[in-house]
Amino acid sequence: MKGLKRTHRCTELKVSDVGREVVVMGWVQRRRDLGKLIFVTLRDRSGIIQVVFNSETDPELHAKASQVRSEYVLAIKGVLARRSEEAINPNMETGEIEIIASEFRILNKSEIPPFHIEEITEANEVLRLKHRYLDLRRPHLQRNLMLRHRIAKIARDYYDENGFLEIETPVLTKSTPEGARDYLVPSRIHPGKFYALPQSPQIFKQLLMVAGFDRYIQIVKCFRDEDLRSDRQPEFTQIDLEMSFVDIEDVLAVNEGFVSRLFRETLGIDIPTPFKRLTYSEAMERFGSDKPDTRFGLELVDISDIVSESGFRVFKDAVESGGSVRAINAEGAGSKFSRKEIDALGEVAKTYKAKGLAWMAVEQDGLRSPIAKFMAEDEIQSIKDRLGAKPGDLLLFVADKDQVAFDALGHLRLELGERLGLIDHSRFDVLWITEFPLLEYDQEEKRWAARHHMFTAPMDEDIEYLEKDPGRVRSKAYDMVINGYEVGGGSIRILSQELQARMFRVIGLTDEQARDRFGFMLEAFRYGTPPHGGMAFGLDRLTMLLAGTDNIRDVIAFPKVQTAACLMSSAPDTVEEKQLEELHIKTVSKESEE
RNA sequence: GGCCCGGUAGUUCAGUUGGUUAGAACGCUAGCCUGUCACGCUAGAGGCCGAGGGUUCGAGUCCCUUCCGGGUCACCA
Repeated sequence: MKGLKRTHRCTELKVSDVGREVVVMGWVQRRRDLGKLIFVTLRDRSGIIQVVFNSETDPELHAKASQVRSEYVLAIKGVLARRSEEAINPNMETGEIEIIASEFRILNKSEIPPFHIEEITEANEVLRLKHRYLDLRRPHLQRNLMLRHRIAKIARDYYDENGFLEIETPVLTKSTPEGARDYLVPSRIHPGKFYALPQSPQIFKQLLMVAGFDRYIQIVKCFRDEDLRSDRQPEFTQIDLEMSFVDIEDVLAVNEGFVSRLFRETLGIDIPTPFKRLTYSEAMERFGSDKPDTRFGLELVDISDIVSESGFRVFKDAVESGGSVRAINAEGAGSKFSRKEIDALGEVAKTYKAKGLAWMAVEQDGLRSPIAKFMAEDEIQSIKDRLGAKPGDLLLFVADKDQVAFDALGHLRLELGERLGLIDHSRFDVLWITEFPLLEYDQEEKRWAARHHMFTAPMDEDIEYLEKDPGRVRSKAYDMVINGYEVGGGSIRILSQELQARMFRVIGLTDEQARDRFGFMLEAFRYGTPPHGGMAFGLDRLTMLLAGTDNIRDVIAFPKVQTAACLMSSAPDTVEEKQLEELHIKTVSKESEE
């Protein structure tokens, strides 16, 4: 640093430090050259402060300062001064003070950056991702990553105080069936064999319970080779934990403690415990989603019984074939939305497999609706009564299989909540979803599959239906949902080997396959396994919510784009032929594959 | 794999029914400027219109293909 030692970060300097000689180091945010007077705003991770160079008091220094450009790295020594009354900048944290430079060094120069480093940037995200190290200089991202650090720190502290031990699990591990697509790593020593990167440390953390560690936590990278979304990256971080000698209530309680502390210590928001709870079926019935945003109403209403004999065949047929007719009252939207806008809502519904969207706009004297002419007067009245319809309201209907009706109306509800401005974005609604179905039917594979994972315990009272009626079995699984995002989930695990074997059979896993894939786990469970369960939080999503952003890339230092590529490093990329040989791998070009 | 949106100076964008030499703002360079803080004023440099092909006398503009990016559905226990 050419003889200078930093004394403060930029915004650590306060009015009370006026008169002191200080040294700050950082990047040039802006240079304002007024001729004989130059102002430089210097930026470090804490923020910015103004430095003054005056040609009258020090012509040589002033001349040197005129050479300075944006993003140059400077060390500045000077006396902290109070600005005169007129010169105070109320929009700046350090707006009442400035440094009168007496000495400075250009520690490093900078080329002209491809985009300007500022709080709100207009630069295209591709460009910013290519130069992520520059984008990360922006206060917005600096704050997010500092927040992420705080969250991780609070997690470690909190769980440590509650008797959890941080234990690392392998990254090079074994591929297991079900779940997401694995990232595979070829073995050099074992030709033709592969490690898998963990989708989560599930099996290992359960084995740590067998080993007697009692309470485990790890902040750990997980990998899933599936397509990306604005809240999904192929490598992401979990706050992963597991506990022995517990039932659902114990797990929920300890994690409520964590989350409420998190909100208190990061945002100063009090989230009262215990958290609200909804069962899966209630969440679906009322919100059409297993991760409902409960910050606003527009709840779904079942009108199947009213329309089971309807003259409108679409409704009648849906009910007759075992589905349902469900509706939302978009209050006030009838007078706000044009025909075109209502049709656009229909397109939204179709995205989620609904065949169409029926609607009624309630008016002062009657209805505007393409379906009303098929329906009886009292039928319409019953529907209006049940939905509490008033003039100006828009009633939207989906008639289909339950799952489709839930899905379409659930998403429509979110769309409407946003469009009608019903969502209070300053609010945080935290809740648990419980009693998930244990299994779901996989249409492609034509078999039942574990909804959470295959070590999740069924609810005791439903075990008897495991073979008879798999879809009916509820599980001891739970998700934590905040503002419509699934931020975490977990379950109590199967303890009995006999039950585990039944579970494998139901999902179509032969004894041999089970032994081959997790023989080591099944063997371990024979040597005295404590009852246990746990959960995992998505650290990225938690950070996203607390940071108030809706894109996961804003809280990851070096994220990947939708094609799972890193625009900065150009990963993934080809490798040397020699590397492939060592790994016993031949690549096949796309053309010869077809 | 499907659907939708986008790609024009360094950046953000405009560019008419296809018509001469593709514009603006910011940034950049130079000069002037002692209280700026998105400083101001003056002048200047800066373009393979993502790539390839086609239609046309003529393409940034129309057509086809392709590449790159974003969103979304399938997918993600």
